[in-house]
Amino acid sequence: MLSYTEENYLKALLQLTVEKGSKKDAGTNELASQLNVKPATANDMLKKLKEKKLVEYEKYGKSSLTKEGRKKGMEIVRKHRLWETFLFEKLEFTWDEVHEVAEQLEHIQSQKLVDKLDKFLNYPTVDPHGDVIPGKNGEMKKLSRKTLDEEEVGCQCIIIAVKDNSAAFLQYADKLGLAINTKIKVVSKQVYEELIEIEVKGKRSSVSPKFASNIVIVTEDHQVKKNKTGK
Amino acid sequence: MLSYTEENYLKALLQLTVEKGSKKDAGTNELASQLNVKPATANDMLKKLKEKKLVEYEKYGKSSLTKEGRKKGMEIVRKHRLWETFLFEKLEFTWDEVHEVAEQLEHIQSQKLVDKLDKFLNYPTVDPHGDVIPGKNGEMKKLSRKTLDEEEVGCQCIIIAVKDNSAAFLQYADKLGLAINTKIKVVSKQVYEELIEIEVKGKRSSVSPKFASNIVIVTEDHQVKKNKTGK
DNA sequence: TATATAAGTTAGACTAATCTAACTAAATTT
DNA sequence: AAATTTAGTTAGATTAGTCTAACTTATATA
Repeated sequence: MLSYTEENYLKALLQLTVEKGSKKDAGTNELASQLNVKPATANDMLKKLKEKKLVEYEKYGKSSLTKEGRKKGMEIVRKHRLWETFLFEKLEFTWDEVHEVAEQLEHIQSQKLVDKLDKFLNYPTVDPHGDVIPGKNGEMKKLSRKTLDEEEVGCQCIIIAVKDNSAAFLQYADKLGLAINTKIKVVSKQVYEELIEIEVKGKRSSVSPKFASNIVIVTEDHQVKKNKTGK
Repeated sequence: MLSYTEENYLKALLQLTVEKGSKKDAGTNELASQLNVKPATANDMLKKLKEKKLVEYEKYGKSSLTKEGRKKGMEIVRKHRLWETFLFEKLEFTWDEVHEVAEQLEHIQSQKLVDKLDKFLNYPTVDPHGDVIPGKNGEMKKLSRKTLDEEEVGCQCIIIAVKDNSAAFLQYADKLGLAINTKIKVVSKQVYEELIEIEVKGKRSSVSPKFASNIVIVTEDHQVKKNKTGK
């Protein structure tokens, strides 16, 4: 069983490496500042986690997670994002409030709780910040974030945020059935009129590229169990 | 801010004193065994909590909570029972599974989370074990637990458990609209026929004393905001 | 390439929560 | 009332996670 603190180190290391695409290892100072501790402290923990075979680390070198460490880290990220989704969708927290509380909730130890929560939330694939929620087995789908106007014809995507918060925009979006976590299919793009035809919950509409550029989406490259309309 | 451990000591002390009616102070050994620590450990903590003015304690004497300590303890019990209710009603945990997870969840620090959770659960007054959930201000209503056949005519009560788990019983209970947390009003008792007339969600039915004796209830001596039928 | 700077490590100290073992005080029994 | 048992305390040690200050290694630059 990992301690609260060990879990935080694994998560931080995950965020500094695999999650941020390019890099795949992190320095001691970098890790320390991510966690708001002194380098000496991080150094001690790296040795400890190396001992536990969760981290690859050699004296004076960079560190990275082992397969096992990455799996453990992913589990924590999964819990974090499921809780964020819960707070946002069910308890009416705002986007900026969820993170702090999820930081605590992610450390609750109970496999059953995670599974039940996942089910209760209807197996979400992205959290309220639009970040992908890792699956049960710890793998994380890479969804590329873009705006609706950039989406290819024929693709299915999920709306994760909006850029325009004006009443006019939001009311129109609502009229089209658009909300966080709504599934959208791009049916066609009319080149002449520059309109994008979309399908939302079986209903077709056409929107302008300007409107579409205010809708942040992720392309689904996997099946979402069931659709969920936020609130 | 109290540590996880300090919170547990306050809760334990609360359970050993005010909650258990009669007694109002607890010995060091008693407290230690409640928390599964050695008396020496409990002794250290008592000194510390005395320092913080949360506990009344004199060398070689019994301990009890100060007003402030009791309030803090109640807050933890409140959180514990709200989480139990959440796990049971929303996540389909069974009664025996909720406690362990709630032991962890009760320590999450966020006033907003508690308030929102309370609202989400529709301001419940009893948890799945039939224990009263303390209110926001830390006071706890004393509800007397009895079975439905013992309830007075005209009284409103909430069903908190059933003694008979046979399919026949449960199906009949379901037919009458009875479930955990359902509100029941005892309309009349027919002395001759020995039938008890009840009202559940506006619907009247008559049940036998034998049936009623399998329904564990608490009498409401306060207003419940809105009725909730479990799941 | 010699040196200055940045990055990383080590040693020693601190705090919170725990333990064991030895002690003291209070309560009970004969 | 003396002796025994139970309850409670103290002292000293341990572990996890943290710190500061001094040291070492690696990297960049002049």
